[in-house]
Amino acid sequence: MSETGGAGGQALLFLTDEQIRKGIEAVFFAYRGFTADPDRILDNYDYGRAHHRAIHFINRSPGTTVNNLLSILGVTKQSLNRVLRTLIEDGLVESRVGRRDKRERNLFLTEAGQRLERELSDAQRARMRTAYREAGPAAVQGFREVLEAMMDPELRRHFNRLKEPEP
Amino acid sequence: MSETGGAGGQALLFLTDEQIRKGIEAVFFAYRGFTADPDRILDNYDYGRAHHRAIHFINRSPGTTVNNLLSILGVTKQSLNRVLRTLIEDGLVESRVGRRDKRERNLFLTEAGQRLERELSDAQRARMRTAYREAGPAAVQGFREVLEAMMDPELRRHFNRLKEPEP
DNA sequence: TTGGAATGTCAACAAGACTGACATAAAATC
DNA sequence: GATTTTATGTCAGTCTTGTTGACATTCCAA
Repeated sequence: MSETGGAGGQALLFLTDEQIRKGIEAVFFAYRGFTADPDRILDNYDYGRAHHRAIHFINRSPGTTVNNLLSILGVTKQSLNRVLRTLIEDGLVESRVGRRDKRERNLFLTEAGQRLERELSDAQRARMRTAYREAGPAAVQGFREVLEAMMDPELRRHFNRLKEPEP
Repeated sequence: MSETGGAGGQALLFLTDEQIRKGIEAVFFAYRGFTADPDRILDNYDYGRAHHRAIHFINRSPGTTVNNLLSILGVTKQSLNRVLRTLIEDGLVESRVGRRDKRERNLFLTEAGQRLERELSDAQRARMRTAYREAGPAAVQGFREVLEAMMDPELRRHFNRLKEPEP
């Protein structure tokens, strides 16, 4: 599987193992920056990244069910439930019993929830916007293409489903 | 800070809030793919991502000190120490007293440590290589530029210091 | 109508992060 | 030479966020 040494396969016509290793480190360091600003904000509210993720995707798909959120976030329902409980108790998320199927819960952000979502995503977007501006439009296009190719197929499905906001 | 609505500032000549939001989701989903393969391998050894990170950077800078590793990984020494202790006990990492400064510990991967590093990075590189091939060389270049722009300055320093392997 | 499947909740536990306090050895400084 | 600073390691306790197991409710189909 590894392609050390000189010749190498046709797979790596344009990138050596060493260059890919640097790419891996870049992802690691960049992800730290990616989460740094929201993390600082969340500290003030005694929330963590798990809360941020829930808030983000509820905002993105208002009325989504717990099950749908689970498959997007890739955690157990028990883990998500703990996070949702605190968000509901704190009045940031509203959980309504499903109309068609009463087993389901439809999740919405309250006014307060939307405010926190705003604060978090403003900070995160500011960093991304700066990075995008530094790198330029062509780089951003390539960035998005590589990211999409890195995803597991199932997560790419979720990603593409979120691509166009619901009507 | 947020740039909703029509006009917007000159900052977003080429990207709307909505497009940046999608970029944020792309990073989230891609990072899951990025860690998925090593995570599966680590399960077999009862290790976690923390062990992977330590192994990666010790391999990258053989003889590095605990302090240097701390500033790269951005965790507390107690947290790193727990990980290092198990790796040393299990014979994957060797800790030698510093020659010039005997307070320091120089860290190295043993044969076994190098084998696990190989296994982990082979899997992770395979995914990156596939993604790079799908996206193409131009996209990869853009990918790297955006990632670097996303980093905190201090981490970017670490990143660039790692760029060229030591002589 | 009854039993299985789907959905969500509660309880207990584990990994891995954190802080704080403290110990030791070596280097640096006065 | 004595004192302070630095590098590392350790113990104890807490927090977040993941896990599994048990259970309640609801729906649906045999």
